Amino acid sequence: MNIGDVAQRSGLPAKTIRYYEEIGLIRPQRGENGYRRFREQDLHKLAFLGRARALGFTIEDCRTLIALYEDESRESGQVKRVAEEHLHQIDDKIAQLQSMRATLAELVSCCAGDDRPDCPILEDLAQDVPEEAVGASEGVR
Amino acid sequence: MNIGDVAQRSGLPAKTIRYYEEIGLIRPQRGENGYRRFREQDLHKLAFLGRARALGFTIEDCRTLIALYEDESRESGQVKRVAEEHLHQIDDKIAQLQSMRATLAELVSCCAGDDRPDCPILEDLAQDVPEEAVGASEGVR
DNA sequence: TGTGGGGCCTCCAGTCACTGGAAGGTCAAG
DNA sequence: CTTGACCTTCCAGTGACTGGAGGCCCCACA
Repeated sequence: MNIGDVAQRSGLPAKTIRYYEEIGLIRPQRGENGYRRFREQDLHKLAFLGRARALGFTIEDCRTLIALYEDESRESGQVKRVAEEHLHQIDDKIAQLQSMRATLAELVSCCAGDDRPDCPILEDLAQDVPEEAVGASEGVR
Repeated sequence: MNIGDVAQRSGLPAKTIRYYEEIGLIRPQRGENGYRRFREQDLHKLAFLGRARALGFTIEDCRTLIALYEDESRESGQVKRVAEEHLHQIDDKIAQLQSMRATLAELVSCCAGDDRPDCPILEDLAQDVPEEAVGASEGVR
């Protein structure tokens, strides 16, 4: 199979597949013409990667997961630990977004949204910083 | 005020403040020694930026919001539109993360997490792609 | 046998919003 | 006069791609 075929069948863009080779996630063979030649097992791995990425695992997680997948003597506890760690990060992210969402929704609901200049959204953003809050805004990304 | 003072009082790292100058969000004056000299209005603007960024607005949104803030003849509808657009993007993001979370939590709960190699998480990731689903995985980032 | 078009190759640059670090100038206290 | 904190610029790296230029390769059709 050429890259176009695996792109089609895995759902990943050809560019992404080349990138995965570049960072050592896959090692397709090469034909005499220099074209990448993919076997079924390469496709399988790409599909694995596509699903792991769709679940939000980082590339480094994917590397770990594939290594575990190929390791017959793995312990499922290792896999579970990676997944749980990721789950916690997702939970943190959701919590952070929900907090933003709450504030933002409140502001939006207070804004008339008409042709007058008065706007509670801008007023909120322009508040003075309370003096004692200095240096207290860590951990926001 | 020097950059260290505004960093302290705005809660933004000095590096970030220099970056904001570089991309034209702020224009502090300069002293004879080459140091940036910040006035209260610069600090105010940085605090505005810090809060807008904490709500997840992009830098480009911030540019727009500051321009609107400084425009006496703005219409609050313009501000509201920017905020609503952003709110929708947050909602999309939350929905996407919750969907990932659901799948992942299910997989984690199915995994024994012991010293045996059998692992439903890996099994799920390694599933074959159904033939008819080819090309149907758009919109996942 | 030539030609056209699509697929493939590599390499480079850009994304977003910073962040880290090196090399060096400035300032105030002791 | 030295020390150390603070400031400066410039360059490179982050994550995970994505876009584009410039150029080969291959196959079908005339």
